[in-house]
Amino acid sequence: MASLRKTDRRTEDEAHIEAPDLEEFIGYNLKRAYVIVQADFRRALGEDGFAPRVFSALSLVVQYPNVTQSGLARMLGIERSGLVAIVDELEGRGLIKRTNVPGDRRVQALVPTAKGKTSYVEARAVVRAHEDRLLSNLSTEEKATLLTLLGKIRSHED
Amino acid sequence: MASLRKTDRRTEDEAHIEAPDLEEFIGYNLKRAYVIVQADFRRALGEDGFAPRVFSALSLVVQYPNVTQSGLARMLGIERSGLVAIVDELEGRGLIKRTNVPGDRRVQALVPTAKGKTSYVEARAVVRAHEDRLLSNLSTEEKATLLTLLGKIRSHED
DNA sequence: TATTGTTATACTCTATAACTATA
DNA sequence: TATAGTTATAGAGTATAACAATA
Repeated sequence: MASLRKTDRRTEDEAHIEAPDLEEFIGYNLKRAYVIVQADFRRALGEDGFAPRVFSALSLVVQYPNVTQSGLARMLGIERSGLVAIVDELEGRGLIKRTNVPGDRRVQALVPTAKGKTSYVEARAVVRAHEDRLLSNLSTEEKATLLTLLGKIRSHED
Repeated sequence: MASLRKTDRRTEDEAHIEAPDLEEFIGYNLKRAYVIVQADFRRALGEDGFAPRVFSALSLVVQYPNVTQSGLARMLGIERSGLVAIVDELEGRGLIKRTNVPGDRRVQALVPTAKGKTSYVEARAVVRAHEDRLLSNLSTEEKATLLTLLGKIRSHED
């Protein structure tokens, strides 16, 4: 990806533009930053590693065992129809199980397997290493500030 | 979108989890924040309004007239094949024109039309209003800090 | 040989709508 | 009537590979 700051032969006559309008927009900067982080995430997790959303789903199943699919979809902010493929993948890999809930036969509670728990802990270490490396030009305080500010945007969730 | 902090009937026994692992990850928070901002962007621009990437492309053509498609793709961080549909849309709406460049007949320089320039200025006002409204719980200083921190992540571009 | 714009194609992510089995 | 999980389907957005025209 090329920086907007680079000079293009045909735009030299526009060199007086200090910073393009786009750079002032939070949304544009969020998108560009997210593209970098998720690409590095995929690189770090490898060819057969978890996609970001699969990692997120596994994380929540491990930490909220017996969560329902609808509940998980709500937590992730996606439709429950979109969760089926994710749960299929995790179950196919033997990392979680769909289990029946006594008292409500509509529900499939999701529980991590032993393998799922260890896989998650391993993957979490890889993800932490990826973020530590990629964001090494941010101080601990800056990272905390970034989380706080993103949290303010996320306060609009629901 | 439901907050992770909300209690689910089946996860009440996990209430001792202070904050899910996911919340510590910059990537996850970036994604969630971006989803909110881009959804509000689309709502603000309306049914027939610009999609974010189309707005971005128009912005750059207005500010860098005579930019080539390859140059624009580089600036936006996407493949030049992906730019064709965007330029088609903008040209179809009469907002930009593909023009021949004397001296290199491979190149299509992109220039905004008069309508394109005024449409851009109008859209930019709508986008600014959308961000001002959506991010009104962030101070001017916090917004500047956020841009700075996102810029540090974006320093990995290229 | 390399580059520009283009097409064809495929893949990921996500949403909507409708179905079924339960409640 | 409403809800949980599922399926079918479609639409963005993006990437890769190949091609013709031109450099």
